[in-house]
Amino acid sequence: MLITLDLFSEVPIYQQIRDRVVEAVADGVLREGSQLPSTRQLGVDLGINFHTVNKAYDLLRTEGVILVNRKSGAIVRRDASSGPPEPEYADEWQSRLRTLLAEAVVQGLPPSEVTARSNALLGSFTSAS
Amino acid sequence: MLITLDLFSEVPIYQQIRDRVVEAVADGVLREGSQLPSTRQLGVDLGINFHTVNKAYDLLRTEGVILVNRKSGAIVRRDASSGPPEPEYADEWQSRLRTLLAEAVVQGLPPSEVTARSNALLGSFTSAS
DNA sequence: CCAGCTGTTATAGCAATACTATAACAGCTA
DNA sequence: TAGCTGTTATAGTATTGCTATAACAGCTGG
Repeated sequence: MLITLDLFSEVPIYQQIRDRVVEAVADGVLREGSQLPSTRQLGVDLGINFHTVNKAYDLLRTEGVILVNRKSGAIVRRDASSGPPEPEYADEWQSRLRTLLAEAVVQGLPPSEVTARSNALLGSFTSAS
Repeated sequence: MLITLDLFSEVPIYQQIRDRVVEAVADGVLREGSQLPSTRQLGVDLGINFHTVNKAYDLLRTEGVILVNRKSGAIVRRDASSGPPEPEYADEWQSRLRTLLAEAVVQGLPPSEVTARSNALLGSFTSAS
């Protein structure tokens, strides 16, 4: 798990951390039970305040991706194999996908290429498990 | 073109307007040359300040989706048929797709269903043209 | 037991963002 | 001329993102 930040991005730092962790779990680099660095440690590593890391972890906990104890620290809770999501989640997620796909199509990306890229990404997930 | 806002959403209003317009173009509801309402008119219709609409239009113009003249107002410039995007755009877009797909997989949405939903959405675009 | 780590909470400050509001100017059009 | 349009400026408010400092509680290794 190596996280690289883009401090010039418009995407908030805590969101970038959250995104990288989610991707790492999808990739299988992080699995159920995997230990994440402490907020203070990761803050030092990334050169940012530990409160910002805390916010990212808080977001991940809210999403059910990780579990945070005073005892065990932050560990991965959710996996691709953890069971199906709430139906309401799928709907909300799909509306975000719809916006993203619409953008690509409007920008002229051929639907066939959209499908190809999507399949390539999906294939790269959890194939390392 | 009917735009509905969610004033309680965490997504900024101007972003919601931008998203709905992009989706409308992808759907074929708005085509190349289609006229968009004036910023003041849409502001009244949506019950918001016209500067917020202006910001959304500005974003759409920056993205190359619409064209804004003092003379003709805002009209759709870009279509699914307007030609291929910059290669750099495709890469940046793919990284956003990657994050979104990773999230779905982590939340337990089966990859097969992800593909199905993606194909359904793509199929709904521009099929009305 | 003590030192050092951890998570958690509180408080504060600063810069930037989102939205609203009012105003004014310029150009097109009926 | 009147009324629409886009454009620009300025300003105020609330919220967000990030940083900073501090303090407390619980776990753990010496």
